[in-house]
Formats: sequence, C-alpha cells, structure tokens
Amino acid sequence: MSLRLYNTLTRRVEPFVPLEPPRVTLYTCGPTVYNYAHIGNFRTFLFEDLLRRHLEAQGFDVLHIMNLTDVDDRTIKAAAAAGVPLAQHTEPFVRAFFEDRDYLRIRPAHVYPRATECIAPMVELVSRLLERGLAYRGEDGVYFAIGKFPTYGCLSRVERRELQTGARVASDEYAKEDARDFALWKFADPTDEQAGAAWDAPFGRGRPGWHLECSAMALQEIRRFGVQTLDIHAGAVDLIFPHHENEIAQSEGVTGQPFARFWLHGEFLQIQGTKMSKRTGNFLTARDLKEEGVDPAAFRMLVFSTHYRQQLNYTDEALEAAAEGVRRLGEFRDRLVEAAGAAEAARGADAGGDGLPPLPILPPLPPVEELRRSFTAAMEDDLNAPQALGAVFTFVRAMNRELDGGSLAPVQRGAALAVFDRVMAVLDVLPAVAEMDAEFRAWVETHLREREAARKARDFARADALRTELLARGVELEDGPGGTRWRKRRGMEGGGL
RNA sequence: GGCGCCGUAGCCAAGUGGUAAGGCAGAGGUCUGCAAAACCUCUAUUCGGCGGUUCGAAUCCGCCCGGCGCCUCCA
Repeated sequence: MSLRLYNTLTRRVEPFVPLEPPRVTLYTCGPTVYNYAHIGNFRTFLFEDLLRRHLEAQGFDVLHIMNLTDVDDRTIKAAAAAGVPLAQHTEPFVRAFFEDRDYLRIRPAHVYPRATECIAPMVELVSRLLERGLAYRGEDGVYFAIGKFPTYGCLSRVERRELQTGARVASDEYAKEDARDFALWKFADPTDEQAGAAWDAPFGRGRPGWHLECSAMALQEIRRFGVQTLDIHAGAVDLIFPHHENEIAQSEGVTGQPFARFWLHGEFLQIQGTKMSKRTGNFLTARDLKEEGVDPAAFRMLVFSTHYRQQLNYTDEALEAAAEGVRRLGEFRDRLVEAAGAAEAARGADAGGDGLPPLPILPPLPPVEELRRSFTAAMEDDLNAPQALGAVFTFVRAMNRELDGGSLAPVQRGAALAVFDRVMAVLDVLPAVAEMDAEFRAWVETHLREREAARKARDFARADALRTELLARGVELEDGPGGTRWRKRRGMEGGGL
C-alpha cells in the first residue's frame, strides 16, 4: 500500500509517485495580503499542512513553496486609498499571516516568494509567450490567447466554454481578441503608479496579472532541480478555474512540459451552512478564534474531522465537540507519559524521532500494531483524516483499558507512546499547554496542599470549597491513588492574581 | 443554461457492492468521601424519497425532493 491522491486533472484517485523520489515539489497557492486571512483560507492551508506532514512522515523530502500575492487590484486600491506605498500596506498583513499560521501550528513553507520580488521572471515569462505567439498586446495589457493553446480547459473540463447568457461580459473587455483571454500583464495606470505598483518591461510598463506569479515563482523555485514540472500543486476548489487553468496555459505554453503532475483541491469551509461573505459579515479570521481563546488544536481537529474534499460547515457546537476530543487525547497522553516514565517523554518532544519501539521482549500490543497499520492506511487513502482519527480514538480507548488494568510493561507503554506521538506529529491535535506564571503555579500548589490536609482530616466541606475555588480559576483536579493531579483549562487567565 | 458536490443516530462524520467506524451529547453502571478522569453497557433492523439492477445496495442506475459550490482574478 502506498499513497493515493485524488488528482483533479484526471478526476481519479491515483497512486502518487513523485518525479524523482524521494523529492516532492509541492506548490500551494498562498494568501493575497490585502486583509487578514479567514478561517476558510486556513482550512485550505491546514489541508496542505496535513499533506505536507504526511508526505514527510512517509519519508519524502518535501520542498514546499507558498507564494504571497502582494500586488493585485485589491492591494493596489487599498494602498492608493490610504495614500501609502503598496509594500507599506501589505507588510502588516504578511506578518499577520505568519502569526496566524504559527498559531494554527501550520508548518512554514520552505520558501515564500512574493510577487513584487519576482517581477523579472514574470517579465521573462511574458516575453517568451509573446515570442511564441501565445500572447498579444492589447490596449490595456498583454493577454494570453487561449485560442492558440489547444489543451486549454483540460483541468476544469470546460472546453469550448460557453459564456453564461447575459452575464459577465463586461464592457471593459473590448481590448481582448477573445472574451475568454486573460491578462498576463496590465499596463500601468495612475493608481498603479501612485501605489508604486508599476515596473518597466519590454512590452510596456505595468504590473503582473494574478495568474502569472504562480507560474513564474514555481518554475523559478524548481529550476534548481533541473525540472519544469511540479509534483503537486494544491489550492482550494475555487482556483480550479480560472486560476489554475491559466497557470497551466502560461507555464506549459513556455516549457512544453506538464506544469504539475498532481492537482489537489480542498473544499470550502462554510459558516452557518453558507459561504463566508464579508458583505454579510458571515466570516471569521484566525485572530477571532485566538481572541476567543480557542485552542488551535480544536480547530485543527474540527478541520480534520471532515475529509478535505467535503464541504465543512463551521459551527460553535462542532468546535466544542472537537475541543472535547482534543482534551481526551491530551488526557490520554499525560496518562501514558506518567505510565511510561515522564523523564524521557516530556510533552513536545520530537515525535518523529526514531529508535522506538525498543527491544521486543514482550509481544507488541495489538492496539499499537493496529494503530500503526490503520492510521497509515487511512492517510494513504487520499488523506482520509476522519478515518485516521477514528483509528486514533479506537487506540486511545483500547490503551486506556490496558492502563486501567495496570499490567503494562514499561517497554509496551514506551512503544504505545512512540506510535501515538508519531501519529500526533502528523495531526498535531494535542491540546495547547495553558500559559501560567510562577505566581499562579505557587497559588495552586498552596491550595492543593491545604486541600490535601483537609481531606486527611476528613473535612470534606473545606476540601470541596478549595476545589471550587481552584475551578473558578480554571484548575481542574483529579484525585488518584498516586495523589492529586491538576490541569489548567485553556482560555482562562492564569496569572495576575 | 453549463460543470460539479452533498443529503448516514440529537449534533459532527467515515464507509461507495457483502450485511452501519469514530467523536460529541445523553442514559445506566464500575471506581471515588463526593467529584473528575478512565472503563463497561445502552442509544440508526437502517443510510432524503420512490422505483430498478443484483444472491446481496447506504454503496450501481433512473426519477423526484432538499442543500451547496464554480462558470474571469474568491481559499
């Protein structure tokens, strides 16, 4: 069994084999930095994060490229309206994007090419297309002539596209030879100049069209390997047409090679059953979640609970359910660590490390072997994360049962922890550690000692009062045979007494 | 009008020809001073509806009902 992925190009699930194993070149369409990215954007980025992590867990050597669109109609308009240079407007949103990415535990791409820093390769691409007769100069820009590119439409399968009757045939398209042609380069207008969004080019001063940057940057980044074909190009479904279709035309028009071998598209996230819309206020940003104290692991869990090719309806109830699952996993791991000996297994240790499981003195536990097998099988089946999660929870219940029985040998517990951590390295859905200062910690310890004394004296009223007081500050207790364990609930302030 | 997706328990959600994973919520129980956590048991004779194909269908086909997306710069 090996990885199989749904390829939009063929509309089939196919075995994934990179061009030159173990290297995988992965290009994912990044954000347009005109505003804060919303949770729909992040659903897509999370799906890509899962893909990346799974590939790496399988031993692939991934080069992950994600572009930043820092020049387009919206960024220019906003910069011009604010009377500031383009870069000054976009920079805060770039920083915000990286912060949100880190908050959601999305692994950074290896490179983040920015459109404004890749003008030269874009100009080069347009020149080549003009030379080949695939592009032409119009009145307001350079256009790609799709009529000259016979395979146009192969990705979206809308060959000989019929324009919707009476719609979208805007009056400003007079400059095109064919209404379906798309802009490669837009000649500079006063607004562009004002925002500093204009560059000289042999075919006329202007700025790149949206689709151009992805082709130029992707080809530029993989040139180091001497190839002109990406292994995987991913994005959300709305990009299939026209964005990715146009990228194919631009790139293959120049290279004559397939632009990408696998095209992966994630479905939309919806809120309250409908598409997010800024107009109706029906949208959320990652920062909104952060401000509400949402554990990033809960959001990841929510996202991975639905297959990436299914629409996901975001609701508060679903997020709470996901948060409960996350809590359960964290609880389980804490138990396992305690049982396995806390020293070498502190939270956050590199879960992908090797050397485990150690000497098989005892036969491997069936649940451990089962998780190893079923998790991988689920993920290899077109990243079936919901099914993989099912395998994880089945493992958790079985292992909790073993832990309750108390008859596990240390080596078995270590093996269980190793496998569990390996799985978590892919999903990364363990609860965030609640932040608290030393003062708070001391306050908790004092109360715990006091409660312990009260319990010894069988003054349960006093003990329960202390427990209530602790709970009010988000501290939950668990009395066990080995003493009282406590845990800080996330999202409740844990300092400044 | 064209292309496409979806409808599985109170909620979320896998499963796409062989007799319904998993999570959340709920009920009862074990453990506990009481809790909490964990575990055990229970909770869809049934997969939007109606037909058809088949030894066998949630899974394939047809029709209908309901929801959603894309169709030029929106992840």
